[in-house]
Amino acid sequence: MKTDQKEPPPRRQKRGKQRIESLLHAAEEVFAETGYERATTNAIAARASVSPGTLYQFFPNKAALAEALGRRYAADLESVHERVFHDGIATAPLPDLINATINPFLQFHRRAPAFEALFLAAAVSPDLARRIQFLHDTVSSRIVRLFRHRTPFAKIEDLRWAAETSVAILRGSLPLIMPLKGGQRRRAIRELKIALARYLDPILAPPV
Amino acid sequence: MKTDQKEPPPRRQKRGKQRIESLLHAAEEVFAETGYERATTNAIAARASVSPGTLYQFFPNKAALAEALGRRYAADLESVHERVFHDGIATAPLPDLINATINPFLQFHRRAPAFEALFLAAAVSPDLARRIQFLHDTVSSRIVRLFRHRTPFAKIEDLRWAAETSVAILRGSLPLIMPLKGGQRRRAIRELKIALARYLDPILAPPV
Amino acid sequence: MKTDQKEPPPRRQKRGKQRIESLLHAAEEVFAETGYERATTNAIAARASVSPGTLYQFFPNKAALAEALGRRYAADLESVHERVFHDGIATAPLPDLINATINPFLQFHRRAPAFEALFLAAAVSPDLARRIQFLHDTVSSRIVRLFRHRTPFAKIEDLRWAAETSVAILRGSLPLIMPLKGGQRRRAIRELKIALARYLDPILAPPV
Amino acid sequence: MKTDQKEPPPRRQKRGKQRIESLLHAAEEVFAETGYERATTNAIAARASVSPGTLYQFFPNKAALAEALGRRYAADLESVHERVFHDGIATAPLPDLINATINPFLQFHRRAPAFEALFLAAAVSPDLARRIQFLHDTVSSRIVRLFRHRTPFAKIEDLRWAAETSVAILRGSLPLIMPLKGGQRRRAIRELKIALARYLDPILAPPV
DNA sequence: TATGAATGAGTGTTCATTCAT
DNA sequence: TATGAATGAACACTCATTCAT
Repeated sequence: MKTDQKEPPPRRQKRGKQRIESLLHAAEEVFAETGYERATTNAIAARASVSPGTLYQFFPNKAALAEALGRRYAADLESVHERVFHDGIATAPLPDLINATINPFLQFHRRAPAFEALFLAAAVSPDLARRIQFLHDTVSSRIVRLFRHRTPFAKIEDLRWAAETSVAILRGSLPLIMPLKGGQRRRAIRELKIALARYLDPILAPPV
Repeated sequence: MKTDQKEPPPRRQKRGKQRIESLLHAAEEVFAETGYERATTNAIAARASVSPGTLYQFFPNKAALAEALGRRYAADLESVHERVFHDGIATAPLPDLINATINPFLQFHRRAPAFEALFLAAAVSPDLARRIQFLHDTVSSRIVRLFRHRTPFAKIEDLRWAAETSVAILRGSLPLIMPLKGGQRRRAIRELKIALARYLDPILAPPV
Repeated sequence: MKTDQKEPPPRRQKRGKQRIESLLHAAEEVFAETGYERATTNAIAARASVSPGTLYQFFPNKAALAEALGRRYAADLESVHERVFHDGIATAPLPDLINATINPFLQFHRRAPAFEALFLAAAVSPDLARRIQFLHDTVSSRIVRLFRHRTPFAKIEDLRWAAETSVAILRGSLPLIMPLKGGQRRRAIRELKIALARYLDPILAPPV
Repeated sequence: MKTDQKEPPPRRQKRGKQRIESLLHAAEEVFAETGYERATTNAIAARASVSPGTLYQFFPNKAALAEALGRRYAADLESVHERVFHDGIATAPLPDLINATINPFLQFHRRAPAFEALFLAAAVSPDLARRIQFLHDTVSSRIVRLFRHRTPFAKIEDLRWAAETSVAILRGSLPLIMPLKGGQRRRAIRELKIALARYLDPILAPPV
């Protein structure tokens, strides 16, 4: 029994998963290269070495590709922050905290090359906005929670502004950092971390 | 040939200027509302109460509208910085410097609602990239010059990184600040200025 | 004054009318030849010697072409019946009544070659159904009114059934008659009229 | 070559027959519901709980399904008429003849829900026309033969026109009758039979 | 010079049909 | 033989751009 009978044949399902994977990968590349609007579904299908019909067997339309990528990015971010948040990092010295937070974040953005493209498209087309907003809120509130571990008596509103501003600083640095390589990249990252450290130090420093 | 044409009669020229003005204004609105890609030239022409044909009499294509807007934004930014730069502000206390720099900048972004849309589109489609890069370089090098007045002995590379990072921080804060009003906006701006002040203080502080 | 100033320039409007006319004519031909579903909008545009874009300047989609044709057919039918109904024909001998009714009807169907195609498509896609139903109801109730002039004391339900059945007989005869020419066509029409005369005679005959 | 293949094993053949049966049944339903053009082969296969590939193992294309259904309908009609024709009905009073003819016909149309859809599609797309024409000719010539039994001295051409017209009347009445139920249906059928009786009476009545 | 109707290449999407498994 | 994922030509429709008026 269990040869290849009824229900969802595991072989097929696996093929489907692979197709979805390769389609999302192709979409990610094309979105990252040309932006959401300029990306064509046929180009995405071709990039995945697949016919347009196949693409539409797994995604009902172009927006669904973006949705799926966005959802995946959100989940990835979640897990990044989950990992970062635990491990007792909350009480580490601020530079360590920043390293432990920013590095996975930058790695994430390397893994998520279409994140900005989707984010920008969302800024324009309200379709993706909810998903992205949720994503942002998730990130932001995680940071607030992180901050509260360090300064449990700070006003939560102050921490929220600090979190939002930290995210803004990171977000603004991404277009600076991402295209760079090697030493230039390292330098840009160092500046980002310095800026965050100096900004957050008075806020998160233990009250003596 | 065709060089000996008379200069166009000044009346016409004026009408043309007005047309260009109203077209750019329309384009600015539409780009800001829908983003560069989703904006249609017909919508822009309609917003300017003009036929599509007329639009193409002044701009050879959609990209040219963005380019002209970008050029204008660059000039505006130039003049902002020119004003900021002179008034002897270079030697003022850092918070004053930041106020004197950031405030006109934020005012500029209020005046330039399509700036982000064009900037983002440029991040995605390489068409606008050159223009935007020029714009960015202009801003950046102005800031470097500003910094040099304060710390003439600092390594220019350090100042350049500080300028780039400062711009990044501002850029990242814009999407946070621009949609806000009243007290929230003021608070977000305050955080931005604090972040910049704390970041730049050690760099620009006179070396005792 | 009144050269080509504001408002709706009559020249343009006339061109628009002509385009709509030629597009509807093309659509009529293509629908009649291939049926609604198989007809392509590009084929209709080409038949009208026009680009697809032009078609869509006047009709928002394929269904709108069918709608417009259907509406036109309905209006034509209305006017046919209006003409038939007056003129005191109601009291003429039955064969004359049938001639006066059926002939304009058959002429209409010659003028409306896509009527059947649209009717069939409507039977399938519920989009056109309302329009067609209205059309049918209009025709049917006109006939009932016609009948009532002759037999004012008959039960209206009987007249309604007679009208429906007469329409059914005509409708069923159309696919027989329409492809025929010359003597064959005349013979087929004669049989239709005989059938109607014999069916209606006992119903509409004056009660002595 | 390839002629000396063994007859397919009877088991297989039986399975094939069942498949064909269920596919035709599914096609019939789907054609009747959505019309020929809008019906998709995937929908038909799904309705038959079979994969699209299996469908194409038994029918080379969509048209073949319609053709097979049409052939089946033709055969059914044949048998109906065969039954009707023999039982000595040819000499019965006209109303009985009509009952004996029309009733099985109406039952047939209940059994053949896709008949109209195929017929209509054929009226539009020439693909099915041959099949339908054959079908129609079969029916028509049966009726002519039936008529000849009653009036052997009538001109055959007259009988052919009477048969064609009778078929037209029935065909036109079907869209009226088929959607109705109960008393309304019975009334519509009564009107149809009255119309046919009155039309045919002078043609088929024994010449005194 | 201004108009806006016209163009037509290009996009997202469907579905009859094929073929590797 | 059955499967159903994959194909790709074809369709409805859009919009940057042109050009007759």
